[in-house]
Order: sequence, then structure tokens, then C-alpha cells
Amino acid sequence: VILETVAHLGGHPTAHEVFQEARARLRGLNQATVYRNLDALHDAGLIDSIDPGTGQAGFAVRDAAHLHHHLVCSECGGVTEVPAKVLDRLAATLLQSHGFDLGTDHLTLVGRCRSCRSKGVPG
Amino acid sequence: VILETVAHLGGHPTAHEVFQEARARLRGLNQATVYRNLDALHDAGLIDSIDPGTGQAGFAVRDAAHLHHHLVCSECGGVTEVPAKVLDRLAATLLQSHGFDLGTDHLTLVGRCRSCRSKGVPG
DNA sequence: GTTAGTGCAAACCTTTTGCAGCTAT
DNA sequence: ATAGCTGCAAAAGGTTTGCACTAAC
Repeated sequence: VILETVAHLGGHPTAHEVFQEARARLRGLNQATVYRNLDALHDAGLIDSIDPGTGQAGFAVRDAAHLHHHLVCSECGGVTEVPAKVLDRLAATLLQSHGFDLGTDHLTLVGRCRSCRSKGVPG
Repeated sequence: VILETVAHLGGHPTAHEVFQEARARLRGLNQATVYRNLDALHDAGLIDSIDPGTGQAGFAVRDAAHLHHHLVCSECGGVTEVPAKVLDRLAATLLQSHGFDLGTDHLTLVGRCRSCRSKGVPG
């Protein structure tokens, strides 16, 4: 049911959001159970866990058809999704030079988004 | 003194590590003061704050001569540093395609390190 | 009857905040 | 006295854990 809830919510809901929604289906559901299941599903490779830098983890069903990474603006906190293939070249480079196998989904890249840049605050 | 402590520690100490070390110099120093100063120094652009995905923030003096990013292994938690210029091409691409100005230092990239990959666990 | 998963509540950890006091302007 | 920074203690927020209980094999 937890997995269905994550899928149903779409996007990248936080543990608390999953909890709220799942509890609507299973009365009496406890937050600890949600965390335990989220963790188990993550270990099982069925969901991704995401660190958006906000202090709370996000979750999403693993979906090969919609691999993407996140551009997080350090000023406004806005999140933009970019297709995973944008990092293909970088991934190849890192694999070659450091033997490091870059994750293929839900990496978080921090920077300044277009609108915050155009507001003209010096970097 | 906080700034000196971060510089003296080197690497990417956590707030708690800075606190411990700084307290050795200033008896009675409080954790709240460390957080307040770390925040102020970060706002002033003198130090970078880093999200290593461990739930506690890291800090480092901003040093144009040693710009780098972090490769964090999702299995062993090990951190490898890579020169910032590795991401130059990606940064240019993102700027062009999304108007997104990628941070130049201390980004965190998650994946699997060489030794964990060679231990042969399927990914 | 042993294992796995649950609710509940309390603990945990990092970080933030309210407040009173000190220092220098 | 006023503004700014401090210590202290307590709160906040997200997450984890101990324990007793239930359901399943």
C-alpha cells in the first residue's frame, strides 16, 4: 500500500506526505511504519530516495521511462527536472577517471536558476 | 575564531566537529553560537556549506585554489574529491539549455565507488 | 511457537529559537 | 540606553528505536 501511495502521489513526496496520504487509506497507520516501509522499498530497489537539500527526504517510484535529475536553486529553492541523459558524458568521464559509477537518477545539482539570476543579485 | 577553526580543521568538518575544536580554544563556547557564526560566515561568502547526504552539514573555507566536488558512494559512504573543472562542460550545457548556473564548488554526486563496484554486488 | 510486521510512545540527532545578560558604542 | 553578540536551555523538525501485540506460517 505504501508503494501504491508513492506511485499515486507522483512527483517526489516527502515521508510525511506519503504518511498523510497512506493514512487516508489505512486508518491508524503509523509514521514509523511508513518510514520502515519506505526504507524496505528503497532497499529492494523499488523506489528512489532523494535528497533535495531541504532536510527532508523525498521518494519516488523507480521509473526507467522517466529518469531525471534535479536542479535546485540555492536562492529560491525551486526545483527543475532535467533528463538523465544530460549527465551521460559526465558519467562516462567519472567512470573512466575514477572508477565511479554515477547514479542514473535523482541526483541533486545545486546552483542558481534563471529567474534568480535575472533578478540580478551578484553571485 | 570560528573561521580559524574551520580553516585549521581542514577538510569538511561538521558543525559538531567545529564546535568541539572551537570549544577547546574558547571555554564555555556554546553550540548555538557555532551555528550562528557558521551561518553568518556562509552568508558572508567566506565558507561553503556542503550537504554530504548524511544528515549533517559540512563546512569548508572557500578556497578558489581548491575548487572541487564530491563523489559520494551510496554503499560505503566514502567521499572522493574531483576537480571542479570536471563539471565545466555540464555547467555550460545547463546554462545554455536551462539558464541554470551550476554551483562551482562542493556539489555532491551520488553513485558507487570503484571498490564497492569491484566487490561485485549487482547494481 | 516462531517469524515478520504493526501501533504506540519515547528517544534521538541536528539545528533553531527565546530570553536574559554582557560589551562597546 | 541601544545595538549586537553571547550562553543557556528549551524547542523544533525529521527520523529511529524499544516493546508489546497481532497475524501468518
